[in-house]
Amino acid sequence: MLELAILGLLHEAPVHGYELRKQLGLRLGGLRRSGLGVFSYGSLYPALRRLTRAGLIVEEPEVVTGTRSRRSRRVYRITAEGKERFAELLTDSGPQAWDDEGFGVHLAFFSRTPAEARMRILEGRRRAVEERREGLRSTLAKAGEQIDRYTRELHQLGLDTSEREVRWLNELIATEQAEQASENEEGTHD
Amino acid sequence: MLELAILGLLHEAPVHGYELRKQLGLRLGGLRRSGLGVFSYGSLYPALRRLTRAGLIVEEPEVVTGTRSRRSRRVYRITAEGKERFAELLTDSGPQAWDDEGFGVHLAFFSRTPAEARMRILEGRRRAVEERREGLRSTLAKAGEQIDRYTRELHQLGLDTSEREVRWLNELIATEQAEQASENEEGTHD
DNA sequence: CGCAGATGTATCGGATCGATATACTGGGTG
DNA sequence: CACCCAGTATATCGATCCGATACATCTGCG
Repeated sequence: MLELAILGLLHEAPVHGYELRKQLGLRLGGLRRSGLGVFSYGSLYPALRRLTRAGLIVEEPEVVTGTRSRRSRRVYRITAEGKERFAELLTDSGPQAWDDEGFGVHLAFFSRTPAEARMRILEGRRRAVEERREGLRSTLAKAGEQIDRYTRELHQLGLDTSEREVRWLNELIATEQAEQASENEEGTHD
Repeated sequence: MLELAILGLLHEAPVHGYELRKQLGLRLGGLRRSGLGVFSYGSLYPALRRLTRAGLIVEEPEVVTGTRSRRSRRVYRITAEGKERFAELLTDSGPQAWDDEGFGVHLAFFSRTPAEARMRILEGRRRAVEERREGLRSTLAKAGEQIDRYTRELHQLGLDTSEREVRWLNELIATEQAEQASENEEGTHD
């Protein structure tokens, strides 16, 4: 997932690690995760090296314009291979695109994702959240009396959250469908 | 976190790995996590070995009553040291008790947690969620116009979710306070 | 009888986290 | 001016946890 996130951000402009992480925090903050919705440096720098080794990005010493010597930054830029890989990962709508983390990252680059892949990802996510919702619902229905009061409260919160997300997804999907329809018909009717 | 979860479940009764994981899924399903709110076997079995090495649990070959030879199960039982460690971990209200995962596990054993520690954990969690909420709120306020439509939608969902969880926590905290008050006064007033 | 599906234990590689270390810079305070 | 603190910046280490996979047993069904 970090791979997709990094390639996506570098696709817009070359930046250095610290700035990359700030952007990650800003754009991936939507779905819950511990501190922020951010990847730690302990993941980021090894990932940058992985991507460099794989030839998907290149590392360049910073070009210092005007102002004098800051601590030497390493600016990363995406390569042609990196752009190809990015396009591949974008349309990858497997299970990793449905979990909290993966879905959040994918959504962040939705405007550059083909409409057809967007649809697959949104529907996959919806199915996943619906499954979770049903699981919580049946636990509450079957074992609701016996289980601990606190656990029950937590399950109830999770159930409500799932229901809200399904509604949210339904709206997104409806919007997508409306847009696709209007594109296909291109002014055919009123 | 797995450590606390395992010790907590084994505190109730000795069970084998497979059953342990089912219980984990049942009781920890509240807060979001990929598939279910469950730890995988790839975490569970190594953790059991860790705990065994540390002397916090013991592994026993199953006592086969009546029915004949199933596949050999390994039943784990908590030791006196394990119970001590469990009590310690329960009242541990550091940052790991505020993130999604840690809070979920702690809440699952709240009925065996001292009232004072419960309060610290609930308030710590509230502070954490409030911070997240403020972060999302300010991002939407400051950069709301510029950022991608999909990202904005996701941030909005996250913001709503945070607000709901804060309200939910406020209710839990209010209930806790009411209970503590009635215990302290023990029938002093009407 | 065979075979699918639940039960059960286990390991491997890899991704990620949290803590920690190290530097450099700028601004504010005594 | 000397000092320190906070922000910027890169980097590594150990530990945890996940996903995939393997394999063996038991149950019920056609």
